[in-house]
Amino acid sequence: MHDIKTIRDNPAAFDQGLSLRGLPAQSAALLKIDSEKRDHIQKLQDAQARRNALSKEIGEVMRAGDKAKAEALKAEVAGLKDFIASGEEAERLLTQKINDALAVVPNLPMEGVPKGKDEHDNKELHTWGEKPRFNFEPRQHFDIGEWLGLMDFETAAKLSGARFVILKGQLAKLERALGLFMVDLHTEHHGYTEIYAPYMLRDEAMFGVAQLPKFKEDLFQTTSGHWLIPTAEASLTNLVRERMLEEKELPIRMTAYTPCFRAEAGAAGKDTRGMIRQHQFSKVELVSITTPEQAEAEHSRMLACAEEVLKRLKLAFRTIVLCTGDMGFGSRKTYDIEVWLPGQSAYREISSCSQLGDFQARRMDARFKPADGKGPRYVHTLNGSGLAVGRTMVAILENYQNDDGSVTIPEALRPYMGGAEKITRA
RNA sequence: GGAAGGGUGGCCGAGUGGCUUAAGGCGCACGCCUGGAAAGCGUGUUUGCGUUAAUAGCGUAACGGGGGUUCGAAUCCCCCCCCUUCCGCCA
Repeated sequence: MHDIKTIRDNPAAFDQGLSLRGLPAQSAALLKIDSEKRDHIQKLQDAQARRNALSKEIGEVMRAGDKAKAEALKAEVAGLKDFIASGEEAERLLTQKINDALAVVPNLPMEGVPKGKDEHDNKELHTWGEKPRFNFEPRQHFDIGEWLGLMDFETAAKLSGARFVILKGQLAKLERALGLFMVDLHTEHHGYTEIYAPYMLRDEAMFGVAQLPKFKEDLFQTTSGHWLIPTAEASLTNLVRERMLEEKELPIRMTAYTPCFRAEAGAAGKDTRGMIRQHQFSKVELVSITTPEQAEAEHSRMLACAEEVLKRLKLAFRTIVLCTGDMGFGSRKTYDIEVWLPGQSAYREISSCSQLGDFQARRMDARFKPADGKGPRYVHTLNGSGLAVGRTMVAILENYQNDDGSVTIPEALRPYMGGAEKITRA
């Protein structure tokens, strides 16, 4: 959420930022409500000041026993009452109006983010690893998994419909092994603290991380009114909501291995086969809470932590920085890591690491006391996948497939797979 | 699901209609004291909004949220949200 004062101070910069995202200028409309509100507040406060003064006087006069004078003063205050009552109501409405308008405005891109319209304008930062070569036509993950007899979309459809999967035996174990491997890496080597947190959140928390009100249709809601998390970012980031942190506590680094639930409302027809796009999938998430000064360095660090997972699994990838037009709603700068999928002969997103500035912190009211003793400041929040477990499994199946249909287990995972070296047909 | 008790500055906690300008304590900051520290003593220490060059000053609001009573509400009344405890059910 934006600070209306920042917009007031520099409306041109605000509109410029929106245009980089391909959106029309909005400062004029917002500032119109803002100035209406401020004019209104001025009048209201004058009336309140007068009422307060008169009321105080009434108290004194009554103590002195001058009833007649007290009655005269009461009559005077009565004239202000209606104005104040309706004025308070109007102020509330105007505040709500401007907040509602601000709540659906996306974050603005950081300086230096490549300008562009859509994913074609994203910029590659670097690549890592060798794409594997095959002396046969590499198959896609769903063909491999189904042939192994360990991946079942048909039965999943009977239970739950499209975009669900059932994994069995070695593949079910691989899913769990990947989660453990990633969490262990981030906690033992990257300084993140493992967290277990709710998968169901209430409205306020979803608003805090900017999933609401705009992306309601991408979420699942329970009969209790809770929202199923589309990412552990939602739970982890909210751990600091409504808190006043000490500067020395920052940065806070958290990780969690959780299921994620997404309605995929806008993705009809996209990636309909296989495990790439599911209503339910697992992910190991990284979240950092920092000071504004720490955020940029933390972002690079987080990216490196996510990349390390792929390096240890020896999976080729490339890293790109998203252009202004392709970034998510709350992001000021986003790196995507795309893993090489031989079966598709394409790079596919496996992680997205974003810094959101104070965008979520404002919505959550998450602040810290600076060490220099000055007034509270909003924290900065960052999040990244480290990594999407389902898609990592896809990458392993496709990159480590053998001509006999089996799949070699990456060495780094073998300790988590009971020492097994291969996944073979059931 | 049933019953009861609660929600007050960073934290704990007092406060049933006007000297509450939210007591007191903790924590924190600075000073005194000390060889240095602790203890002790003293001073200071909420946030939002408006105005402003200003984190100065002034004004205003805020005691979970909203509405009501009143000249005046943390305090009285109504509705809602949330938390805790006990009982029931239960992995």
